[in-house]
Amino acid sequence: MALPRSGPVRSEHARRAILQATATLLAERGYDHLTIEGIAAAAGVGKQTIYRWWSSKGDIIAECLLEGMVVPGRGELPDTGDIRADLTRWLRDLADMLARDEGELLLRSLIAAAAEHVEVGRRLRDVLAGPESLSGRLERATGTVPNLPRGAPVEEIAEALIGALLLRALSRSPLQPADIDRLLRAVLG
Amino acid sequence: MALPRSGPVRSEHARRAILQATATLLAERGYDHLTIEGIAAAAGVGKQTIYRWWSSKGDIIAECLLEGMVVPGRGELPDTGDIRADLTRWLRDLADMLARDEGELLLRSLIAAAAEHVEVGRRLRDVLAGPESLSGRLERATGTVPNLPRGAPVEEIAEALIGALLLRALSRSPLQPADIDRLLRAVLG
Amino acid sequence: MALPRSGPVRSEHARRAILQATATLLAERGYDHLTIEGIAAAAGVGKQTIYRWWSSKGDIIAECLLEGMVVPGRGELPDTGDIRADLTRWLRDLADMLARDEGELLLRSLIAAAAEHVEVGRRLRDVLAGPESLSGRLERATGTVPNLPRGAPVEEIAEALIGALLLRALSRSPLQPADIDRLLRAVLG
Amino acid sequence: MALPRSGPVRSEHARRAILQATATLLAERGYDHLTIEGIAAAAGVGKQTIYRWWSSKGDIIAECLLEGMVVPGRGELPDTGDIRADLTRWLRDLADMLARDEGELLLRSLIAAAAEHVEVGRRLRDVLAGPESLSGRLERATGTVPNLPRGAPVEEIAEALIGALLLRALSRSPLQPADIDRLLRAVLG
DNA sequence: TACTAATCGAGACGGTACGTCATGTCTTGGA
DNA sequence: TCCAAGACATGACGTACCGTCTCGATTAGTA
Repeated sequence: MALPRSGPVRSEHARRAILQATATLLAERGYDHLTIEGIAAAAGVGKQTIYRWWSSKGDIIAECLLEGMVVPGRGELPDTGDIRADLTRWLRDLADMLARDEGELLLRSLIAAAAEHVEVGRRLRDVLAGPESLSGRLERATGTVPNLPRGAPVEEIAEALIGALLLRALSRSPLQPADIDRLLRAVLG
Repeated sequence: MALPRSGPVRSEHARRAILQATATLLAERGYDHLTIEGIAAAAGVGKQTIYRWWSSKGDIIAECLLEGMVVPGRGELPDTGDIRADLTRWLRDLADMLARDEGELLLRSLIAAAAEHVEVGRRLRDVLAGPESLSGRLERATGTVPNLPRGAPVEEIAEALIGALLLRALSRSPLQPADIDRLLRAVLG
Repeated sequence: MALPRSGPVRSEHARRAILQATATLLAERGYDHLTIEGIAAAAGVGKQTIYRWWSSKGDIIAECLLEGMVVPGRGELPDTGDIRADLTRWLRDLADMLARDEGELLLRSLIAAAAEHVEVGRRLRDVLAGPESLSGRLERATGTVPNLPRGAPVEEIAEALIGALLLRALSRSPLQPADIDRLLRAVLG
Repeated sequence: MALPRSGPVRSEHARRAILQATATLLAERGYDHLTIEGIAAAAGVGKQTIYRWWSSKGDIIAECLLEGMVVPGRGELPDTGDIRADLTRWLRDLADMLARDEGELLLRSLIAAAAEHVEVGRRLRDVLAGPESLSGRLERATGTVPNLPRGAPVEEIAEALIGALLLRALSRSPLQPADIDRLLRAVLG
C-alpha cells in the first residue's frame, strides 16, 4: 500500500491523518491543549495543508463530528419497543463511557469547542439529540406509552435529557443509575 | 490570642478591579479572547498581582461567579405561587437576555470556562440550577400542582431545564416562547 | 528593489537588521539597557527570530564584532615606518573617538559584554590587540628601532597598551596626549 | 551575643550582612546574576533597608571595594628591594588566584560592575593600580634599577600591567609564568 | 513614663523584560 | 497543483526583579 506524498489533487491520506490526529489529541489532551502545530506534527503533515482546507480548530472538529470520529456512542440507541427501558440502558452506557478513560474530558472538550465554534455546536446537538438519534427514537415511540402521546414535544425532551447530561459533565457530577431514573421520571413522568 | 501577621496587606482595590475587568471582558470579547494581560491592562494592575492570588483565568471567573458579577439573572426567579407561570416568565426573561446584546456570548463564554475549569463548572450549575435558585423554587412548589408531587426529582428537573438552555446556546438556536412552552410541557407534563 | 520576506531559508535581511540594531542600541543606550525586545523592535523582527539563531545578547554582539559593525577604528593603524609616531597618532585618534559622542559608552558596553560572554571577550581582544591589528603592526616593526628588537614580546606589549586603554575607560580618566606619550614611554622605553 | 533587631539608629549588623552577602554572591554567581532581592534574602534583610542606604548594586559593590571585602590580594605586594622579582611573585600569585576557584569570575564581575558604575571603576583602578598599591611600589623603586629611572611614568606602567591582566581575564587566556616574564620585559625593558 | 520618630523584616504593588509557545502567512523544493 | 518542512512577525504565556510603598514591631532620645 503506497503512501501518497503529493501531487495536484487533494491527498485523502493527509485528510484522514489530520482528522484522526485531531480526534485522538482532543480525547487525550483536551480542547485547550489542542494546537494546530500539534495536529500537524501528529498527523505528519505540514501546517499549510491544514490551513488550506480548514479555517480553524473548530472547523476540523466539526468535520470529525460529521465523520463520527469522536462520539463513539452514535446510533447505538436500542429500540426494543420499551422506550423507558431503552433510554435507561442508553443513558447508563453513556454514563459508563463518561466515567471511564477520557470520556468526560472528551465530552467537555467538545462542549468547549462548541462554545467557540458555531458549526461544532450545531453538529454536537444533532449527533446527540437530533432526529437521527435521540429525538427520532422518541418520535417513533410516541403513542406507545401514556406519558409520550402523539404530538409530544420530542425535540425538547431530547434536549432536556442531553442538556442535563452536559450540565453534569460541566459540574463534574457523574450521573449515577438512580440519577438516571429520576431524570427519566422528570421528563417522561 | 491573635497571631500577628506582618507585612502589607492585600489590596482590595486591585482585587475588585481585576474581577470587574474580567467580568467585563468576558462579556465583551468572549472566553477565548480573554487574556491575563488584557485583564491586567484593563484593571490597571501588574500581571504578577493576578498570578499572586489566582492560578488561572478559570480561577478568576469562578470568583466572579461567587461574587455574582457575571450572571445578571441571579435570584430574580419570581414566586407568585403559580410555578408554571413563574417558570415561563423566568425562562422568557432569560431567553430575552440571551437574545440581546452579548448575552449569548457571555453564556457560551461561561460554558467554555466551565468546560476547562472544575470550580467554574460547579458554581455555574449552583448559580443557575442550584438549591438557592431554580431547584429550591421547585422544591417549595412540590405538592401545589398535580405534575409536581412531593418527592418529585426537583434537582433533575432543574438540570433538565437549564441543560436544555445551555444546549440551545451551544447550537445557536435561541429559545422561542413556543419552545419554552414545549420545554415546560416536557418536564412538567 | 524587492524586499525579501520569509521562507524555509534563513532571512539575510532579518539577520542584518538585527546586527545593525544591536550595534546602534549598544552605542546609544549601553549594554545594561540593551534588551532583546528592544533589538527586536528596532529591527522590526520577532523575538523568536532572534532566539532561533542566537542564544544571548552576548552572542549577537560577538557576531557584530566579527562583522566589524561596532569598532570603527579597525584596521586604521597607520604604517609610515616610524612605529612610535604611528602608535601616537593611532592612540590619539582612539582617545579622541572615546572622548567624543558615545565612544566611551560603547567601549564600556563592549567591556561589560566581554565580562559576561566568552566569545565577545576573545573577539574584542583580537580586534583591538590581535595579530591582524596592533600586535601584527608591532611584529612588523621589530628590528627597526632599538627598543623593539627582534623577538620582542609584541603580544604582551599590545595587551599592555590596550589594557591601559580599557582601564582608563573603566576609571573614566580619558587618556590625554601627555598620558599617551608616557604610556608609550612605559612600553617602548 | 545579642542580635540587634531594629530601632531609630542604623543597624551596623544589617550593613555588614548586606556587604558580606554582596561580596559572596558576586564571587559565586557573577555580576549579571546578582540581584537586590538575592542580596536581601541572603543577608536576611528587607529590600527597603538596602534602598535606604544605597542607590544601586554598583553602589554596594563600590563600598565592598572600599572595605576590602572582594579583592583579597590587596596590599600583599612584597618589597624585597628587587622590584622585578617582587612584581614577578605578585603577578604569579594573582594569576594563581584567578586560575583557582571563582577568581576569574570575580574579576570579570568587578569589571562588569565597573563598566556600568563610575565609582566602582575608580575604586577598582585605585585598589589594583593605585598609589597605595602598585604605582606606589613602583614609585619607591625608581632609581634602583636602570630601566626604572627617577621620573619614570609609574602610573602608566602600573596601568599597563593591570590593564594587561584585565584584558587576559576578558579574553579568558590566563597569564602563564612565561607570559608574566614577557609582560614585565615589555614594560620594564 | 510615655511619646515620637527613625529603622527593621516582610512583602504587595505597578511595571519591564525574560525566554517559550502557538498563531496564521509565506516560500522553498520535490512529486 | 499539492505536499512536508519550516522561517517569519505577532502576541500571550508565566516568571524574575525592579524600585516604591505600606504594615506592625522595635527601640533611642525627648517630653
